Amino acid sequence: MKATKTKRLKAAGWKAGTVQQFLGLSDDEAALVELKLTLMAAVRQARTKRGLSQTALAQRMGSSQSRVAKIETGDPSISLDLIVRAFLATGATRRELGRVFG
Amino acid sequence: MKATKTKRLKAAGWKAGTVQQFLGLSDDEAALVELKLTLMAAVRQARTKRGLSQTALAQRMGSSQSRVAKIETGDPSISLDLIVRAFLATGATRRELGRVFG
DNA sequence: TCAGTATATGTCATATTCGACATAGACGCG
DNA sequence: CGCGTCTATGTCGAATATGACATATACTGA
Repeated sequence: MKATKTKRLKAAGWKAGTVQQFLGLSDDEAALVELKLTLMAAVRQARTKRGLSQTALAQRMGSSQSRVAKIETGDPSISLDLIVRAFLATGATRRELGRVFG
Repeated sequence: MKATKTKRLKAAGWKAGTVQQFLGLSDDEAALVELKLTLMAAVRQARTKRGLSQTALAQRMGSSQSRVAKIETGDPSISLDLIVRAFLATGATRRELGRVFG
């Protein structure tokens, strides 16, 4: 997935189909982007729910505050690996992860 | 996650706890590794179920046969992004993905 | 106002992951 | 046997993601 492509997703508000068409993403690419965005939002929710700061979460997962901020703002340079690591580091379980995915 | 760490997971057969202790993984790191391995196995299952060769799946997802082979053999150089892309490219739905995760 | 805290954004050198390719082994079929 | 197909493994240069750091903004409360 091209960084320049998903970058533009941040100028959001569009419907998924429209964005996909505009960016020329395949169905699966689009699905993955949506999945990541959903999970990114879930990280913020899980973090704030436990009263953690971005810095605190970053420490838990061995990363840095700026990375956590990028996760939560939907930066396209963030891997699914890192998003899932962040989600689990909030204390969320694998079962909760499955619920977000499904 | 270090490649050298998960590499050794391939000499498998151990219980999760033991491997984790041996490799010095945190709980979350270990959970992520297990998650990836689960999903990697699911890719093979989904692919063969549809009678696709590794080459055919690779074409569908714009990758190469060797990458698909690495996915299915649990190679640690494979990102979660790529695993999920492969899984969806088999024709599996996001819902099915959630079921594997949960 | 000022200090402290939280979050956003940009950059950098380094590390990781990528697709592609070569090649080897296994298997079945003629 | 020889040939085609499928899968495994290793390696490459290129592409991408990483943590760290600097810095900007905003919002507290003293």
